Amino acid sequence: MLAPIKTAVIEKNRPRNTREKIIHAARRVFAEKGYSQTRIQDLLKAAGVSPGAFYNYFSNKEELFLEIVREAGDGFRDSIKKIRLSRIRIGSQEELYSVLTESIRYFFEFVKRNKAGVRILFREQQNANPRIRETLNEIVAEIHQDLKRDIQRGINMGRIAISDPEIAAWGIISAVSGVGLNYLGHPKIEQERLTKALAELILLGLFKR
Amino acid sequence: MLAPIKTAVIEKNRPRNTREKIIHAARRVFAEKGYSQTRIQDLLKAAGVSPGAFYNYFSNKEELFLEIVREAGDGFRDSIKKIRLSRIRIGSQEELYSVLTESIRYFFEFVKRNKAGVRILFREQQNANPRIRETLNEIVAEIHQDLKRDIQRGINMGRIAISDPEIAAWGIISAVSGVGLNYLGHPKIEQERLTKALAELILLGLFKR
Amino acid sequence: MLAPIKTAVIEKNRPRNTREKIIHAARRVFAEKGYSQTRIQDLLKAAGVSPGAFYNYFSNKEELFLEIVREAGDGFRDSIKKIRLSRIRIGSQEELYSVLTESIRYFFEFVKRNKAGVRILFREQQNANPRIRETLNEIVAEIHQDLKRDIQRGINMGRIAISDPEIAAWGIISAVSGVGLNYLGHPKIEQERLTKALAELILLGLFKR
Amino acid sequence: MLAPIKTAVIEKNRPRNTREKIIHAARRVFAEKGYSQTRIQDLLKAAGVSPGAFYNYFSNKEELFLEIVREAGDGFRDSIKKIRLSRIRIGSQEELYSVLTESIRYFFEFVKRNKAGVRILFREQQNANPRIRETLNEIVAEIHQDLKRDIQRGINMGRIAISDPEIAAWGIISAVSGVGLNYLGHPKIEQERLTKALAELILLGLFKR
DNA sequence: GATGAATGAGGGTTCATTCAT
DNA sequence: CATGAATGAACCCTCATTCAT
Repeated sequence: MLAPIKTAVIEKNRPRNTREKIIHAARRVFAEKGYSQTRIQDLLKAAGVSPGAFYNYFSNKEELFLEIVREAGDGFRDSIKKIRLSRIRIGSQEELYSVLTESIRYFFEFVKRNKAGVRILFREQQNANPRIRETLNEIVAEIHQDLKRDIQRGINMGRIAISDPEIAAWGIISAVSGVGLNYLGHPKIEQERLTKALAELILLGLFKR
Repeated sequence: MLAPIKTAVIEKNRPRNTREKIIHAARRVFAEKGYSQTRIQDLLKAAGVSPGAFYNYFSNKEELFLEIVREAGDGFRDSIKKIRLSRIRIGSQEELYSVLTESIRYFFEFVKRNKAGVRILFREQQNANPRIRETLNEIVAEIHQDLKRDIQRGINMGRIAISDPEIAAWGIISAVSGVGLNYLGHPKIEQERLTKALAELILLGLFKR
Repeated sequence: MLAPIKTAVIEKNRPRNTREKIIHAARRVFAEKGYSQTRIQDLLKAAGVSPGAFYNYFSNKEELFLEIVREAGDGFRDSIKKIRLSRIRIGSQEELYSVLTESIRYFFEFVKRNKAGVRILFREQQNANPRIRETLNEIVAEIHQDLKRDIQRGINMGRIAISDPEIAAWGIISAVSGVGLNYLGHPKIEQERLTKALAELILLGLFKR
Repeated sequence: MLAPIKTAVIEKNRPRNTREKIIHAARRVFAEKGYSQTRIQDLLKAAGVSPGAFYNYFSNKEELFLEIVREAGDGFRDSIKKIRLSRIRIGSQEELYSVLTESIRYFFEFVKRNKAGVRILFREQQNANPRIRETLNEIVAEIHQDLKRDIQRGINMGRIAISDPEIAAWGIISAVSGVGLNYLGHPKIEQERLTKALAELILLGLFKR
């Protein structure tokens, strides 16, 4: 297995100033309750901040949310990109396997640290607010494009045999994010188990060979 | 390929009475806007019904929502069950393939007809309201259990080679619902294409054999 | 002296429905406190109405205010117009005097009944809200134009000797509205006294002849 | 025409210290927006001063406003008084005319330089804040008394023929302030024209003699 | 049963004022 | 003295729910 790579992490440090306190708390609360169920009051309480202070930094709930979403999206893509860039030359089937496993592992690592952001990214796409929906869709679409291109490359190199990269990429993203959001944090299920199980499913499928 | 099976359909007929008018409209509106973004007023308008009439049938928004959710969940499970019951004896690899394809196909059929319900089922799990969350989780957990058992059975029969049915089942559900919600209704992408692509991914994985 | 003329009266009857209750109360409160000092809460309390009821009829404070302003302006102009139309042919100096006296008298009558509206009309022109300012200015400008034309006509007929109708008209309007707003309702000063004194000042000036 | 008289001017010099900076800016902003539409923040910005600094000099918005109002009132009365004192002996009709013209001229001069203060003085009388209203009313009442006394004196000297000095004085003040606030600053209308037109109206009235 | 005007708790936001630096 | 981030009471407005008709 190749050497681990540091994933981008969104603000893992303790928040220093009011702005960071708000963002930090908001990430958690938005992830827990969803955008529209979250009252500004909840954010204020979670951040230990007064209404006035809040409005010094954000003109409203939407703006704060979009900021968090963009950060999460950027962090996410950065993580994935780093992995891709370093492992992009795949010589053998074993290496492909290792790269995918590594990617999933890193993704889960990212999810674990930024569960809030990921949850927002993949669960709020139904949001009625058009600006929010657009932003989320753009971000997820970029991630999808990245994966689709990688699959295409694998096909060109004779390592991947899938016939519809567009759909497959979406299926993989759905599976990985779905499993990540559902099981990470689960007390009895280890991250490594998730990684292995998903890599197996995605690479080999259900069929016995 | 085996003969098609009628999927359960949630109230496809035109609503007859006030109660049905409300449920019918609510399904659509909830699916569009999500639970908390939907104002009762929106439902009333969509259903062409007065507030007073609404409260003759439902004691509040939550109750209506849960009713819709349960219906959708039941319809969903019924569909899946019918498929399983009829195809449960799998003699060969080809039959396994055909059953999965058929299942996905039916699932998509179901999604197409009840997109609202499915969207509610898989997108509102983050909902802050505990009763709603519980109900949704129960329903989805049942679906997950069903699929997990089927995979287990396939393993016992020597047809499936997956090592972690729990996670795999969740991955498959995430992939299928994610693709369904994202692509169904998409003008340029045909349902059959989705079905084939997902069946391929789930059964064979990415790896070239 | 000519026969009296009915002046237009804005809603002198008791308010029948919620909408009228709000307008009725708002006229009073706005006149007392001015636009921006009036909190919606004040209006609600004065009208004995809940916030929800208010917003059934007006989308916000501004809309209600503009409605009241327009009504007051229209009523005002109507009053003045009726007087002018009926007395427009002036044969002698005495008749001019009687017409002016009559006009002022009717104006005061109008002010007495619609003090709120008149106060709004002449005191809120400084309002920072551009829509409100525009509307008020338009209304007052119309009134000014009417008076200016009348003076011009008097000059043409050889009865009036003023050299600058534009400024004079504005001076007269200011004097009459100023006196009206300041003294009407004053316990010790009778309306007729105001009328006489102003007619004297405006027609004859201070100078002894 | 008699020699011109220096009118009292409220702080025409550039503000030197923080306190003056605030007052200077506040005069302008209050005049533009009115008392209650003016946010302290507006004043701070206009004065280029921090909230803390503001509260070093004024305990709240009201106090600052009253200070400005009193200054404006004093300056105003001083101006008028000087005129009266120097021209108080009126020998002939021509002199009366010249004195009134001169007074109006000086008044307009004063308004031009202290439009803010005058506007505040005559437009904020509706203010809901009782202390403010009282103060304003007192100041304007003094001005009114002064003028009333002058008219009385003219009557006693056989130069003025008005029968109700109380009302007439108020009418004149309303006319002059109304015209001043409306036309001063108007690009196309010259101050001298206003002065002449108003003097004519007030002294001679509309009637042709 | 159906209507829709009315209710009012509670949400988002503003802004006069404070206070640590 | 000056700064400006922070406070929080109080505002405007929404919307789930009620109830007289």
